[in-house]
Amino acid sequence: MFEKKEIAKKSVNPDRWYTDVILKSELADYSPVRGCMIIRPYGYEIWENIQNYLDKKFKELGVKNAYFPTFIPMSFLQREKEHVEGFSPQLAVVTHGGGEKLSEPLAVRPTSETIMYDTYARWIQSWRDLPLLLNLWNNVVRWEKRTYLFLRTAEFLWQEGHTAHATFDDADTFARKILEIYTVFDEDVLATPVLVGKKSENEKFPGAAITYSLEALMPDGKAIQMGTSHHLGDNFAKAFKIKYLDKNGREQFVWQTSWAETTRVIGAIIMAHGDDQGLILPPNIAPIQAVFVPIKLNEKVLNYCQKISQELVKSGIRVHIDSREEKSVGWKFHEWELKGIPIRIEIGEKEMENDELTLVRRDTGEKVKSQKSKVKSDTERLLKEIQDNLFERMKKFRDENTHTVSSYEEFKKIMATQKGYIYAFWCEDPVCEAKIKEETKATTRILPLDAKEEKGECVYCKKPATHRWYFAQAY
RNA sequence: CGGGGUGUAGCGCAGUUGGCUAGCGCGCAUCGUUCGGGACGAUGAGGCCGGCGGUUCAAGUCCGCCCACCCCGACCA
Repeated sequence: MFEKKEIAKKSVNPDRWYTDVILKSELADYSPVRGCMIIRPYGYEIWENIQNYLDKKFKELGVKNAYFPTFIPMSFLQREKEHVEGFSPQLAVVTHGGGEKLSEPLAVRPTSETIMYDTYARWIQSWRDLPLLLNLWNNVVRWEKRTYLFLRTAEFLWQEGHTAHATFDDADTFARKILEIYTVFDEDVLATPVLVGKKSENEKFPGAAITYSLEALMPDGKAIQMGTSHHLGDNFAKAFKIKYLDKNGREQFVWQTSWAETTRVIGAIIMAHGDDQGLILPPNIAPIQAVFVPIKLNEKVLNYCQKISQELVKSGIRVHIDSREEKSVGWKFHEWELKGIPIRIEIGEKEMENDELTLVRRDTGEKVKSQKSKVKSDTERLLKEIQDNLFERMKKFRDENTHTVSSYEEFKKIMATQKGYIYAFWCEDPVCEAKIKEETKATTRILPLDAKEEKGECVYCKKPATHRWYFAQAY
């Protein structure tokens, strides 16, 4: 592999690298509107792969897709107190339509709880109407002060699931099933290991009873929230009067969940796996898994490429043949490296003489000789190896950068230097959490789902604490 | 919203104490030669110098105001 002149070195300037690599690999572009981004076809294909995977999993749980309006009457957002407090600073509001001032301003949805639950109140009458399991694939707008491609933009794409259940436990079980889907998706598809657990009171979704979250540690030592699944309790049910008659004819409020994963995860995989040469896309999400670069562009070589690629396509591998005449071979190598294609297949006259091909791994740069007769199994094996390697190296990094600490001195020192996760006792008093954030930038990320009760003292105030929490600086 | 920076061709930039027809590299187009790690030559297209207003014989250049974007903080998926 050779140096890329047009992108900053990840090792030297990771922020600059991140922006460069997104623009140069044509995942996305800046837009004329401040804080909003254009997702280009190459980036959108990744999103489509994410959609295809998750949509199938949601449907297996009985979830149906629907669509609700972009515009939400302001009064709806005000019905749940914590919810409006959480979102009002970030709202984009439409005040005029058709040249006239609207009688009630309309918020551009920051999330759809309120407009959906107003409708749920009409749709849900009987225990027989439960559970109600809907998902939306849409866009939302949050007027962020400071934006960053994919990771934090004023408008972003996501899926938002919204369910209503008869009991607290049913809702909790469902929220955790979604959490399981997200965990498998993040780890097996995006090759990004996650910590899974509950959020603190402060970090909870506005209006939720419990927020479950998945957190991934990035190479710069900061954590990204990869997805959330909220148990909303009966907070919204009471605010929106979502009631049903149970089997005994008694009126009950429903119990609800909402859950989301966004285009932000694309930012996470860029940052997690890429290197100085550009993107490295996990094979399971890459729009192109193997790219053919014919060394000589004559008919014989192209036919050979065609024949082999057809065989790979038959077994479900996403391939592309780069037959452009105007670009040199070296130029193509650089471009496909920048774009993070997992495997490059080189075919020239040398290979053709012996019915061979050369497979080149993007993650290690290793060249692997293969035979025409074994290309399918070799490609499949390499794709799996690359997928596993990406996951393993992120996991190793995560483990090496998880620090179990008992003193606040140690805590501060780590946050001031290499960052990463800090695993420490916390008394669960929001005051300590706020102080720690102020002094170190670290916030609580999660309490692990399987956390055991222990005897300890809060890393900050020394008061008795029963659980260790994960802390990190958040994106 | 606070701090810093930048606006000149699609992109990256140069343009001196104001002075002639606004330049360079990359990219783009056409033709030819190349092609196992970012090829080369020839020709060519492409500009309201972010906007408005001043100063001046003369403004990309000086002054004022505005706008936009980027980077760093507080807020957030």
